[in-house]
Amino acid sequence: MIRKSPNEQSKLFNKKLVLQCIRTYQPISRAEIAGKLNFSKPTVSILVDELVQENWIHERGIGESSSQGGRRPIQLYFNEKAAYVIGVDIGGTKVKVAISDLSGNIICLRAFNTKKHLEQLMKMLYGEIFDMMEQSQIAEESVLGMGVGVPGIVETETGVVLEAPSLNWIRYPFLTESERYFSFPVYVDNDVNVAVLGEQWLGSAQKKDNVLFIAVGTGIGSGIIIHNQLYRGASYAAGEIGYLVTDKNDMKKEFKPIFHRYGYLESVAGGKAIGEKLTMAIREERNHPLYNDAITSELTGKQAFLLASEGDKIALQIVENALEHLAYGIINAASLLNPEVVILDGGVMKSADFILPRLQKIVQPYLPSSVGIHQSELGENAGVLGAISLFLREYDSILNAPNFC
Amino acid sequence: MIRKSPNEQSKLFNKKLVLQCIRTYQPISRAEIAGKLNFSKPTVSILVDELVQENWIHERGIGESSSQGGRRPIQLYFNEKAAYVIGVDIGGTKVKVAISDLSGNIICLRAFNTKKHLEQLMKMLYGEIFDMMEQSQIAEESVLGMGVGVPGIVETETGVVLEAPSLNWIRYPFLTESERYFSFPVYVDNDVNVAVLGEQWLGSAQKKDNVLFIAVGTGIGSGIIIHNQLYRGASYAAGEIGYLVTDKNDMKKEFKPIFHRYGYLESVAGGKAIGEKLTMAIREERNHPLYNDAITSELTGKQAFLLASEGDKIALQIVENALEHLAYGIINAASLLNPEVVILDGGVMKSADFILPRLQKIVQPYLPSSVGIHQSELGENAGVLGAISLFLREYDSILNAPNFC
DNA sequence: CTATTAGTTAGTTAATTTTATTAACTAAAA
DNA sequence: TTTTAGTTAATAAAATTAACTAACTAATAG
Repeated sequence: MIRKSPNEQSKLFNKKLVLQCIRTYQPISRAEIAGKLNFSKPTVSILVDELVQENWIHERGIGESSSQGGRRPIQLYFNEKAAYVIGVDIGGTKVKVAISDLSGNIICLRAFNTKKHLEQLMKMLYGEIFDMMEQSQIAEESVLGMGVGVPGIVETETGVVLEAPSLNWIRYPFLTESERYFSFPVYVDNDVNVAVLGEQWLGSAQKKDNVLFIAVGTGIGSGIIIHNQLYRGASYAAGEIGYLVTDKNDMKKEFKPIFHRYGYLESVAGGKAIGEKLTMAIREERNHPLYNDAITSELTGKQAFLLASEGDKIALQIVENALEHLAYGIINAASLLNPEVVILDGGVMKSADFILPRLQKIVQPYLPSSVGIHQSELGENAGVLGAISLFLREYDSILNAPNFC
Repeated sequence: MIRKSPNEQSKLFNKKLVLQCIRTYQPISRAEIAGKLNFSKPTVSILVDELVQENWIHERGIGESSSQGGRRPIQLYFNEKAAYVIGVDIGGTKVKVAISDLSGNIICLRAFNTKKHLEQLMKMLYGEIFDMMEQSQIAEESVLGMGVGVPGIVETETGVVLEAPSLNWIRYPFLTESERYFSFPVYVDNDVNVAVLGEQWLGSAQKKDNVLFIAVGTGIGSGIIIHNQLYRGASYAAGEIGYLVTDKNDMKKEFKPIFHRYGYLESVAGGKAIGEKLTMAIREERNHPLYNDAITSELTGKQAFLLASEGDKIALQIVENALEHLAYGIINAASLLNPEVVILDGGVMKSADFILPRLQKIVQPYLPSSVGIHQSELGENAGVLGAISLFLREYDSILNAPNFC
């Protein structure tokens, strides 16, 4: 007769705790784990032995005994090569794909053009990924799954992308589509949410339970971690910091709220808006060195910040106005959320040296001194690493994987 | 939470689940519980029998069998009179104390003047509570504990009130003091946090996991529930909606941020500010019916809204400006937090019929249609009920109580 | 300086306790 | 007779305690 254990999840739960403990405190001994988790020594021994059997951890070497003597401890290490995870960062211009080990070390990285393969995106993704796996000699069985960041609103429970303007997706059933190609589990979320998870895993927000991540790109978006959990909002609309109103009178004059998916703050401080304003301004200045560029095409937010930091007066004025709005946006958001850190990221942050001090000067008097404002640390690979982090989070524990040894 | 299978915690955990199940779905049978919780029938029977023994639940009557026959189920009911909880709402003018059963039915209610007993507040509280217990014939053993709401910043882990201007408390060790008088556990928190818990328990936010509660009184404060958990912030400063900046230019002209514990939004839309503005305005209008009152003393925010709803032009102008700021404050907060409901409360909400439609008109175009804006439902007893809810939450489960039967 | 011994810590083994399960029952209805 | 509610008895699994072995330090006697 098959009998269910008296609490199926219970042992697995404790095993996960032991693994988590080894992962964070490695190298660590069985005795130390027992102390930290308040488990008995035999329990730890059994769980550790199973974890070793399953190849999630390794015994390697022995530590020093304390000054008072005693048997020397056996060092346990997490086996970061026990399995691999795939991270995908779908952007408006390019799609980045990475395979990493369980510690976020990137094994293989590729990118392809979004627009060129938009019609066959999932197929292209499939091809690239299996090519990468072959190239890196990673077997399909050792791939736990995949995390994906998408520039739009994602219904995470169903994996449907409700809206992603830059990809022309409306109600695109990402998960259903991906299941036609991939046998491993896949998780999708908004790109900013993915980014803040990445920052908390490997970047500026490590060990922080309450994080506000602001991305200033074309528009302005934010990702919120509260109580160590991603907060997506009641209808996937939390963190719409681009919708903040920092000057209601100016807003009533200049802004039409009928625009869907475009808020006031982005209309005055978003990269696109800054670029447009700069373009317009320079078109009226025949002597400006960029006059011709401005006539032929639009200038970008990035260029505006670059010019400003070089001392260009027109750019400086536009940029400082935008920064002031952004600063009050941060003040508003931080007043409500009281995070431990505010992390800034996005295209315009290339000029962080110019931006951060100016923001800080305005923001500082209004916030508790404990709130730090920092730049994103992950840089280029933030997107894919965040996607990998999303997978690891949602998957809850690598221990859910079928044993593969 | 650590669950070790064959030790105390695991069984207790399951027992709590069963009790919770009965509490929410009563009347309910053993068989139904087994189905809902995916427990075996014997397990449920054992846990239920223990709960009956311990007097937390009752067997009462038998239900109907299904149309296909079968033995009729024994109905189980939660015993809301199994224990009692004390709620205390400390306000600037009066302290309200209530004893309620486990369902929030108030058994006994009293109030006393805050200022008069401020020096001996804890002693006074002690006297009143034990008098109430005697009067209601409630034994000390059946009192689980006490929840307290305080108008100030509270370090909830230690129970120290960091700052409560209206009580002249600075770093007042509430919990340490209370332990000198009360043998049962006590939990303290900020009054707005307490209020939102109350609303979620018995008011407008029942069954909502993400709630924004805004109290417009002298100042403006808010309480935030996210993922069904109170969010206090990294340094107990979350929800400072009174600090929002809704008009940065006006702010730079009119407002000095050096003021501690007083924000821009309260300075333009708080009850005190509205009262002051109205007073000033009427002092310049010799013919106004309230001219003499305004000369001799300050008018209040409540009065301003009353006058405005009666059509007084001066009041109307002041109040509508304030409401506009408040509306943009709500827009900002809701854009970031994307709550399921926004609940408004506080002194000025006496004129809710006047206020709500006006707010809604401004706010609606900017928020997802799913976000409802409602008035607080608990009214007079919101404070004490919230405090009781705080206790029941923090205490996690009434099952932690020592058995008393 | 070496050998012995006492004390300390790491980890294992064996017996036991607790919990929840399955299988098989009784009870009571259509 | 069939169906559902609830109980009883036997059993499996997880984690415990107690007692062990293993391996070390440090003190001390010779």
